[in-house]
Amino acid sequence: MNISGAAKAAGLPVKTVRYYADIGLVQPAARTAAGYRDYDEAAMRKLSFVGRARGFGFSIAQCRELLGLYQDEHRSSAEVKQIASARLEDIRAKQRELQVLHDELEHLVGACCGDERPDCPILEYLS
Amino acid sequence: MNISGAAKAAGLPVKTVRYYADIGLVQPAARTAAGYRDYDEAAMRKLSFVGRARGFGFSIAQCRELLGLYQDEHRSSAEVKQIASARLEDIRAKQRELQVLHDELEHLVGACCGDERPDCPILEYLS
DNA sequence: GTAGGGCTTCCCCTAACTGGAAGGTCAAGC
DNA sequence: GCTTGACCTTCCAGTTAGGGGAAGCCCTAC
Repeated sequence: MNISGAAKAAGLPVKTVRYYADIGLVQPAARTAAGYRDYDEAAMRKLSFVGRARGFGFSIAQCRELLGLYQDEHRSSAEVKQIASARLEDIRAKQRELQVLHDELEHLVGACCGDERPDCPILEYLS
Repeated sequence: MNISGAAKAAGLPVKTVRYYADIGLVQPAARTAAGYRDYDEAAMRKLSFVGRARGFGFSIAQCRELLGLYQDEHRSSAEVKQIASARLEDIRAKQRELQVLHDELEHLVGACCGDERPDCPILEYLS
């Protein structure tokens, strides 16, 4: 399978697949005589795996770890769970942060008339 | 006031203040004979303003707009409100996205034993 | 006069791609 | 056999919002 086929199957842009190959995250199985990247089934499974992991917001480094564990028959689920838990805690931290911002900003936006006059509690708060 | 004084007063790193000057967001009032940036009261108010706006997650471009409105006596509060509402909607969109990820990932993490065995629903889901 | 700190510019680095240019390749149609 | 258009390759530059650090000038205190 050439790169566009692999990209389509994984639901990723071609540029991204090429990038993953460049950084050694998911290498094509081979190159054709013309130098085209050639993806086999295993490589395409890895691509899809990484695509889904990225969808969860795992960093490239975490994806690399997860992919390593995915291919390691002697892995322990504890290792996987630890990475996923770290990501979960990141998400929760971000949620708390956004909640604070949301509440403050919602309050300010609600207090601003939004008419043609210059007076604005949002600007007052920022100044 | 030199750059470190201005930075301290605004609660920003010196590098950030220099960066804001470089991109023309907040210029120092003058340069000393030796070429040092010199911040007056107005420039420092702008620095603090931008610092707070950035704290709300407004982009540099939005900060530029807000700063323009802040200094425009003929502004309408509607313009400010529109920018703030856009940011608020961004926050809400991010919150919705994170909520979905959180719930899915929490479910998967909860389902993973996290022991020394290789079986793992997280990896299964990703594959 | 010199030591230490602060200031300057300049360049490279980050994450994870994205866009584009220049050039080689492949398959279809004539 | 040739052309055309789509596809592939590498390489370079840009994105956000700065951070790190080097080389060199400046200012103040002792």
